[in-house]
Amino acid sequence: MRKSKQETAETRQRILKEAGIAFRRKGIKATGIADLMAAAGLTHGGFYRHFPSKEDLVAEACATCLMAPAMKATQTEPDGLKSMAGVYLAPAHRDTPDTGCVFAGLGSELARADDKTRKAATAGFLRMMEAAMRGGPKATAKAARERAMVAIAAMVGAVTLSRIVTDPKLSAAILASTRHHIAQM
Amino acid sequence: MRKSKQETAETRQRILKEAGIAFRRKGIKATGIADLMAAAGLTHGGFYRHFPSKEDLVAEACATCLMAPAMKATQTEPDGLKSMAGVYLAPAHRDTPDTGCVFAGLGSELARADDKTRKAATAGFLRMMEAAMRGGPKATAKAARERAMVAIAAMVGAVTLSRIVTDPKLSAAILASTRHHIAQM
DNA sequence: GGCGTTAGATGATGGTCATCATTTGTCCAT
DNA sequence: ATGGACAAATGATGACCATCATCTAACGCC
Repeated sequence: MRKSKQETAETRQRILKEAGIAFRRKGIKATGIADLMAAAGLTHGGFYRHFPSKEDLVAEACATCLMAPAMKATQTEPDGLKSMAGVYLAPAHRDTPDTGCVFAGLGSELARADDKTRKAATAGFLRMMEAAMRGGPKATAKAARERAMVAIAAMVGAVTLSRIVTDPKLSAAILASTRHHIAQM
Repeated sequence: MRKSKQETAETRQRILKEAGIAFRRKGIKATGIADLMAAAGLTHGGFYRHFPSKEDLVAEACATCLMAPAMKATQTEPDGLKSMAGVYLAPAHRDTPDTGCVFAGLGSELARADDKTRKAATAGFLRMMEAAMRGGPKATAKAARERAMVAIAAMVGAVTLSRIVTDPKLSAAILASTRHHIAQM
């Protein structure tokens, strides 16, 4: 039953990866330990060899899964924020919560999470801010910070709302309006 | 044990009210039927005389609890959106999720809810849009709609993020920046 | 090559959950 | 006033949950 050191490390990463997917797909509370161990190809028993508790896994998964594809897009184009918005506010992001941004996918659950998780999420938010602030129009540091902060809030809210709303046209309009508005900021 | 028609109706309203509070405070999944029946001064057994299932209660509670105090503020001042933003983006709203906006308090859980609930939430969103569009700067109908849509998305995202973040200064800055930005829209 | 360590499996624990069956006692139409 | 309707209480149901105890067999150091 025992695995080599390398395999153990790989298993840990696999649990982490599947946790990120499952949490974002079904919610943190709705995802059981057995569920995601099965997704990682294991049974529930081995979980506590890798993580002291579910809460710890949540915190670590949040710290790991924050670097969404939207972050990478900011490294190539001149204005970090605009290129981020292009990816973040796309229907493709709305329709794939399980690989998308944790703030849009787990926002209201994170607000109730324990301190460790919220600290990890805060660090992720600051990293997201930095990525959004790369390049962009000339402005004071304070103005650039505020621009990034407001735009990220708008993006998170827009994707969340676009997932709630049942009218497809309205859902698309929320994303498009927010994208156009950020382009003018 | 039986109650009069009027008392029965009052009981139903009480369950609905306590459900709205409990869901926003602890989350939908984390709130049990027994919890909120106790909050309404009853035991769990009587629940199914009033609602066919928990899901139906969620949908109805969403339809009822959407009219936040922020909606009322829009009826007195000239620009509906700006007065809404003043109330919505206040620290007081961030710190009282159980009476606050459902989109900020339950956003990511609503995105996974059944169709009936999401339809109710959509209707609430449209009502919120209408309230935000009262008054405001001269513009085409389309521009006014987009202004309201983007601002609401920003408000929902800002309050959600301000509740997640552990740094109090950062939390306040998210709210303040978003408020200032909407004031200039 | 042998043995202590340990990853992972099995199964149990005590808890919670939504939902339903049954009972109780009051309301309300007759 | 009387009997059926019915709101609410009690308690059971079966399903799930996080966590732990125990077992097992493979790893990796001596």
